[in-house]
Order: sequence, then C-alpha cells, then structure tokens
Amino acid sequence: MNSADAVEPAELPTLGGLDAVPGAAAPVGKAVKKAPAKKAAARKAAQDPAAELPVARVCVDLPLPHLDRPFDYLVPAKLDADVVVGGRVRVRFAGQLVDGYVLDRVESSEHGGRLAYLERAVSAEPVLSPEIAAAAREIADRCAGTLADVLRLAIPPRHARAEEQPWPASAGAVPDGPRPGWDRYPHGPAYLRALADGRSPRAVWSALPGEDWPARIADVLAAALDGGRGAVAVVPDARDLERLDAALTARLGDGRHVTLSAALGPQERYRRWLAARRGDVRIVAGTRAAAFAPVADLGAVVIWDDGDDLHAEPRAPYCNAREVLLVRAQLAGAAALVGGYARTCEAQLLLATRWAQPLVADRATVRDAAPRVTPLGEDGQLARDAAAATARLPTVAWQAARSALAAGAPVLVQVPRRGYAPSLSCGRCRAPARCATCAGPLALPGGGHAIAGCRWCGHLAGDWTCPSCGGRGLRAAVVGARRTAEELGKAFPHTPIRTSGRDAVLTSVPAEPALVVATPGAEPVVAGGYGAALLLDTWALLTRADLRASEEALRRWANAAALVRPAGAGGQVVVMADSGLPVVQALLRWDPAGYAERELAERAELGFPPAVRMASVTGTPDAVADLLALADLPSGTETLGPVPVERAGSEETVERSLLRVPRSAGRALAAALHAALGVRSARKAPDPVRVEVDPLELF
DNA sequence: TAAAATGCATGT
DNA sequence: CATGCATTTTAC
Repeated sequence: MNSADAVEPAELPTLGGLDAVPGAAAPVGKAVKKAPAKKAAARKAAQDPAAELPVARVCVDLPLPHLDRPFDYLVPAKLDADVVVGGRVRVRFAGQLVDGYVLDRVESSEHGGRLAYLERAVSAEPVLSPEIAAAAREIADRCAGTLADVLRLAIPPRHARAEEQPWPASAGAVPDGPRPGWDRYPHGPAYLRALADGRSPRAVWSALPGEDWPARIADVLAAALDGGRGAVAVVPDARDLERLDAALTARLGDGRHVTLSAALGPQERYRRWLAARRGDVRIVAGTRAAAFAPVADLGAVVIWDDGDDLHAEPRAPYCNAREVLLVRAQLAGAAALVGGYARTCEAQLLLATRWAQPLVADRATVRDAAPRVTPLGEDGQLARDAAAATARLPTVAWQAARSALAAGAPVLVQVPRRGYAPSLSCGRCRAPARCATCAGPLALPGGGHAIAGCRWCGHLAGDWTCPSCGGRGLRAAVVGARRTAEELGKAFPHTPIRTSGRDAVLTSVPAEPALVVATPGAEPVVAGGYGAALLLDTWALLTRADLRASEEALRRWANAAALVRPAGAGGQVVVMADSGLPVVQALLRWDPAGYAERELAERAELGFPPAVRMASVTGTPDAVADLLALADLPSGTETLGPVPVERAGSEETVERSLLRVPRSAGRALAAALHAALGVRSARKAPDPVRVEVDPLELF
C-alpha cells in the first residue's frame, strides 16, 4: 500500500519525463517540500526504475546483527540488465556506500518509506546462487550469526580479471572404471551405485586402517559425476588436499575438478571458484572455506576427518565445515559422506537419528588391515638398554621400533604439541576430575595453590572426592612432550631422525629406516606403511580439560596408527596409555565406531553436546550480563557460569557463560541470542560479546 | 557520508 | 515557545 508510491507503474512516465529535463525540480512524491529543491535531490529523482521487477532486495555487507535483514532498493532502468539476482551491488546505506548482494528482484516493496536507488551494479556475475543463499541463511540462523558474516566466508573477493577469463573447455567423457577399493565395505558398492543413479545416500564412513582415502573419495566424487551431478569434498589441510587432488587427477583426468584453498592467490582462487559457479567444473575439493563452493546441481558432499579442529571456522559465526556441508546436503537433497579413520560423536548422532547409514567393513576385514596395538601404562617397564632408558622408553616400545627398523621400515613417533592446558585429575586413579555440580572439568585458577574450581560453572571443589576410586587428592597433568622426542636420538644412535610439525610439515617420507617424529596431523605418509608407531605422552592428550579430550586422542592415535602396516605384515603400534581406559581399548580393538557410540551415550547422560545444544557467551562481565538479561531464552535454558576466562597477554577480565538446551530448542536459543545481539548493536553497546553455538572448546 | 531526528540557544 | 542552527541518529 504505502509501498506503492515508490514503484507505482502509473508514476513511471512522470519520472521518465523528469529525466529528460534535469533542471526542472518538479514535485516527486513527498519531495514537494519547500521552495528550493536541491540539485542533489533532483539528480536522485531524475532516475527512473526498471520496467520489470524494479525492486531489488539487498543483503548489505555490514556486520551489525540488527541489520541482518534484506533492504529494498529501486533498480535504475540503466542498471536493469546488470542488477541480477545473486549479483554484487553497491548501495547507499545510512549515507555510506556499502557492498551488498541482490537476494531477489521483486515487483514491489513492503517497506514503508521511500526507496533509494541502487548506486551501482558491481558486476552481472550472479555470485550468490539461490542454493548458497539458502544454505548461508540457514547457517546464520543456527549459529546466531548474520547472513553477511556467512557470505563473507562463502564468497571470495571479486577479481575483475578473473571474471573475464574464460575457462578452458573440459575433457571428453568421464572415465568410468571399476572401483574395487570400495568392495571391502559391504555397502560400499551399493553406495556408489546409488550415487551414480542420481540418488542421494548419506553415510558415515569408517575408513579401514591403511585405507587410501583420497582414492576412495575420488571414487565417490566420480560416482556423483556419473549421475550427472556435481560434488564438493572438504579435507582438513593443504597436505590432505594435495593428496586428494592427485587422486582426483588419477581418476578423472585433467580439468574435471578444481581445488580451492587459502594458499591460492585472490585471482586464481576466484577464477577457480567462478569455474565451479558457472558449471565449467563440477567437482570441487578444498579446505574449510570450500564447503561453500557453489557447485551447480550439487549431488554429493564429502568431509574427511570431520573431527579435525581445522574444520572449525575461527571467524564469526564460527561455523564448522561439517555443519555447512550437511546443511547443504539437506537443503539440496544431495548425498553426504562423513568419513575418517575415527568417528566423531557428531557423526554418531547422524547415525543415531537415522539421518545417515554406517559405511563400515566387517570385523574380519578390519582385523586384517589393522596393526597390532600394544598399550603401556606409565608404569610400563623401562628399557634396560641405557640409551633407551634415557629417553624414558619402555622396553616394548623400544623393541617394536628396533624390529621395524631392522625390517627396513620407518617408525612413526607421535608427540603432542606443546601448550595443552594442564588440568586436574584424580591423584590416585588419574580419572579426569569433574565438577560435582555440572560435571565440567576442574582446574586450578592460574599459578598459585588456590582451591580448584569448575571451569564451566565456577563451583569450588574444595572437598572433592573421586567418584570412581574415592581418592581425595588432585594432581596436575604433566606436559612435557618435546623433550622425549629430542632424546629419542640417543636411544637410536645410528638412525636418521626426521621431524614433521607445525613449522615444517613433511608430506611423505621414503620407505627406509628412520625415526619420523611428528605432531598429530603432521604425520607424513610412507609407501607400504610404517613398520611401527609409538604414541608418546598420551597423558597430555587425555587429561586436557576438554570434553572432547578422549575422542580427540582416539582420532589422533587412529590417524597415526592407520599409517602403519597391518599386523600380518609386522605392523605394531605402542600406545603409552593404560589399557584400562575405554579409549585405549577402542584403539586396541580398532573400534572407533563402538567408542563413538559409547561416548555419545555418555554425553547424553551428562547433558553434553552434541546430545544437547550449547552456546557460549563471552565478553566483559557487564556485557555478558547485559546480553543474558536481554535474551529471551527458550524456557528450560540452563545457564552455567559465568566464570572468568583466562587469556594470556590480556589484562581485562573476560567472562564466559554457557547456555544449555535440548537439541530441539537449539534454533530458539540461537534466535534469542541473535536478537539480543541485535538489541545491543542497535544501542551501540561498546563492549563486544562473542556468541558461539556448539563451541569446540567447552572449558 | 545523506537525510532525518533531535538538541539547544536564541529571541519573541 | 517558535525559530534557526548544530549535533546525533538512522539505516530501504
């Protein structure tokens, strides 16, 4: 009704007439004000709107939560052809020129006031496809974030040159071949067949130890192509991507896929991204940000090693590549494959809800593929050999390494990275100490000998008693990994030592005797597999004050152990952890699926994610309190904390609250937090609050 | 960085 | 208490 004044077709000729006589500042709608109509106003009014669909609904690229909605603009007739749905535009917003995306073009606006004209069409390239727009909106809603924030992750910066370059014509037919690798999984061939037939099977894949996972993923992507559809695969890091790229080239030939990673320059990155958007290539493999790759006619999404924290986006709204891919699969009706040597609780939940089916091998096949795993508690017998004893190596570990080296194979030594927060465990039985009130992890509040408290709810644990053994003493976990690695050389004097870690990551090592010391995630591959692997200083992993400590330990161990030869070929893994721990048992039996099942059940019982939905609210004490007071939280929301957050190098006090709701209320929780953030941003509240839904770190 | 809304001093 | 000008707020 009142919107009509802006776009009333009857008005168009009048406006058109004005255009011809710029000097004539005639009455235009409400502009019938005072005597001197300004020149600027005349210039504005002198435009006329496009004849068809004159209103553009625009997502303005601003990070303010209270502006997270479309704004309507008139499309000037001159820009009609360039203002396409999904295109980039520039608009005047509160006086400033800002970037935006055209979400839609419509006949009229619901907006009460007058509409401004679009300032400029940046390009006619529809970079925001409807599929990505819908997925991005969904992700924003789940994460209590804004659409603009998500689009900043989803759409790379424009590079005009790249837009002009045509993509070379692709090769001929998709090479079709047998995919025997999947025969080892009873439902593997059926999964591929379904995909090739244009159906959309969803599976959680437990990769066999030693599996050539890049080749298996290439099989899946090829099957999507067979079915005439595109697909996206996401891996944790550049090294994994290199391997997947090679596997895809081997299976599909050149030019049928692209890789996307942060390592590419802006131009090349945008060029490849556009190739996908335009349908010039249908298969995209990449790291985290590629989860948003605008593959046309999406047939399948794949994520490898979804527990890797590299899949978590560190920028607002802190979404995870797995979530992004699964949302896309859901909305686009595409197939999904969540794979890894280990299994996350989130993947287990997909199975529990029947959203996905397990893709696993028989026990016998698993046994044949797995190395022999030997557990060793801390009190394992130290080697008698003086050199080995210096390195604090137990006999079994030392012997396993020796025999592998003697057989001409390299030995993998996994040592955790420095810097895990030491936490508290029972002094007698070493079980992680948990809060009696909320079951959060206990820790010492920095430095002194103060009383232990809960990192989640802040309850003090002065009279703590271990629920499993009745012990009353607490001990801090000892972290000292590097040193062991350095001392290894002394235990094996004539063996070359290679290291692969944060700074210098090796992709592969030659199949010859060597000690390969690597941090988790940086283990080089070796043709034929390692002869042995030693998993050292496991306490540093297991006693981390993190809900996921055990799950993460198993994931890292499995990723290392998967690189070792099968037991039948002499492969041995020695894990320096107590065989009584369920997580060690899971490695011993190579049963990450069983472990995930058990872990998820436990979390359901304790009320932890992913069995429930949690959100963290972090900021200055006042800001956190303000946000929580403003938020209309769903009934039954449990608030834990706030507790102080220790941040190195920062003097100001920062607090964090955790909110817990049943999964069914997850949406409402996110919506409430988003709305509260909006109120604060509209008010220009000075202290920022960070809201994270399902934060990775829960202490 | 443009208009609209609000604040404020000034003169009646 | 209307007026004009400066400042703040809104956001199409």
